[in-house]
Amino acid sequence: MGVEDRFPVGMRVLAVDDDETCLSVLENLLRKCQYNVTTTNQAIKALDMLRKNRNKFDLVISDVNMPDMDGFKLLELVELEMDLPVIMLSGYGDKERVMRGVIHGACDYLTKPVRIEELQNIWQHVVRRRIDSKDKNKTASEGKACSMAGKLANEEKACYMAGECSQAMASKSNADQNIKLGQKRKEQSEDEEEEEYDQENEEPSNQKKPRLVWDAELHRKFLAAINHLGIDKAFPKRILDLMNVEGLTRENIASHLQKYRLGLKKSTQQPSMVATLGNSDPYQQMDSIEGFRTLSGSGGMISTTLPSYASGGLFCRLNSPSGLRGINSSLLVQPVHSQNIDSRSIKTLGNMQLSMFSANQTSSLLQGIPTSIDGNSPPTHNSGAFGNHSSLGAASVKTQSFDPGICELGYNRCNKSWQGTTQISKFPANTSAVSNNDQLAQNNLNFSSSTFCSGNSPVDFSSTSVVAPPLEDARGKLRCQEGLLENILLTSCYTQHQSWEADNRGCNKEMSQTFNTIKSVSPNGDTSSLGHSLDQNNTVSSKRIDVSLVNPSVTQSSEDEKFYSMESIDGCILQSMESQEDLMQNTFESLDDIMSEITKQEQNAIMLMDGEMEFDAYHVGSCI
DNA sequence: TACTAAATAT
DNA sequence: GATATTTAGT
Repeated sequence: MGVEDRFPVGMRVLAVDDDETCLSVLENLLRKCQYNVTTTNQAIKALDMLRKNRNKFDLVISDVNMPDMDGFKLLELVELEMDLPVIMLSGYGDKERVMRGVIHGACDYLTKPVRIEELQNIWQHVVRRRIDSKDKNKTASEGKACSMAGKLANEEKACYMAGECSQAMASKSNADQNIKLGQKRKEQSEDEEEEEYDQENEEPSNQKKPRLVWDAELHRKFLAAINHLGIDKAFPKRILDLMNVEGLTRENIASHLQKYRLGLKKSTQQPSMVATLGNSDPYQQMDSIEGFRTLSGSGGMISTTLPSYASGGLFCRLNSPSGLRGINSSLLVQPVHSQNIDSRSIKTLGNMQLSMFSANQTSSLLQGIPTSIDGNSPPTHNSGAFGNHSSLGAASVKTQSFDPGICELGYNRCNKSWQGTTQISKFPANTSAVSNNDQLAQNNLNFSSSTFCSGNSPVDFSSTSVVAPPLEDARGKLRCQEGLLENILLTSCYTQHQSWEADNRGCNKEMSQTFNTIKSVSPNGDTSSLGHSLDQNNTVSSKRIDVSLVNPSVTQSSEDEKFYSMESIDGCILQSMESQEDLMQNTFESLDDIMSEITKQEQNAIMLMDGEMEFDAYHVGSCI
């Protein structure tokens, strides 16, 4: 595995502890272990060091209780950004804390005083991590390693939770493909067992192709290609050319295209369900989701179970980020305009009202999308139950972050990463900072979503089933419970892959009871350090937020852009519709019709767009 | 050769 | 059951 001969001698360890004494002791111990030790007494500094010196550290060992940043927070960020093994250190070793550490992704949890014996073996985490990451990129030909990683991952189940673990396991099974071949092939194998065996060993090319996982990024490219070519002219080969992804084959694309088309087909066939809210494309939804978590009860991707309803449509979107900067709403909408979607539709688009549907409401998802557009909706920000929030800034292009907070309660699990791209982060949004109509206005389109989260009006998640009922069907009992969301935090628990499936029911259960966990994002129980930093850096007036902390990945991808508008965040407000039902109904007479209309336009709109943005635009349409 | 639908596999 | 690969027909 490419480990130096002298490993772990010289292993680069970053030790973080606000207590100088402890830090010093720790440093000494680590040095005794012959590690290359770097120390800092501030978590923020540690993070900074890690960011600036990527690949300069092999492992992080951090105290839990630190004034500037909670150790768990640090852990989380490191996990997300660096994928480095992190060992938590604390004077308290109670089960709860340890569990919290583990859930946050700590690969180990040591209690003070730390013994050198414990430190002598911490290098194993580095090795393990390397194996795991290697495994991720693995192909079938590297089956042995996969298998190994699988085992390791298994051991670290608690640490990696579903995500990586399942990945590893999947790879493992890939390696095991000795498998049953189809009937014909089966017969053949029975007759020519040895021969086949030999062939496998001698001609790896005969082996089955490693299973390709269409992660968000890949799918995004796929969609971009389709958008570029136009759905009618999007053939595998051309898509392949456009995507320009190494290792990707035409067959892969053909297969994916097949699925994609099926999805579209379904959308068309079930306009009320799927088309209405958007396309059936899970990945797209994912993209749109980006930035916020979708509370999804369904195993794995929301899309899987609920193709179109998914998050995208139901949740407001956070504006996310990096790629979007400079891309204003109008850009996103323009394609739609050009399609002459009637005003009603546009209105719909304009308002991304997050509505919560009762679990029983399976028929009309959209009911209650209050709309107002283009200045028709005055910035009634904080005035009354319905604050006006700009939302829908845009569907962001890349999945940036999620807040594990929600799942965190009750030890729910969230996948740590989605194919390495999806991340979890926190987005405490201060309601007051939410409204951002002016900015949107500049874009000619006021994407405002009415929400009644503003001011002191708490959003009541209780009685109303919150998250897409359609989603919910069999599995997801996603109900938000009472909780005062003074700060509208967009929380969407981004679930992904089947890997999550196993746990997700339990998670759902938990979620149903803890939707109000927004506040509990922080391990400390306060609104989280992030929240504080938001408060400090994000003046309401500026409507900008320093996301360096909030969304590390953003910082990562575009370091120059520390700030970006938060307009979307605000927009993501979950709203209980039941209480507003009447209002909504009055607002729309036939939302379904509108949605159908939009859906029809959707396809056309796609063609008009170019690049990723368009893609997003597509999304916008679909999410309505 | 390339596309797609259907069959298989995981 | 969903998703990906492989096969087979065009």
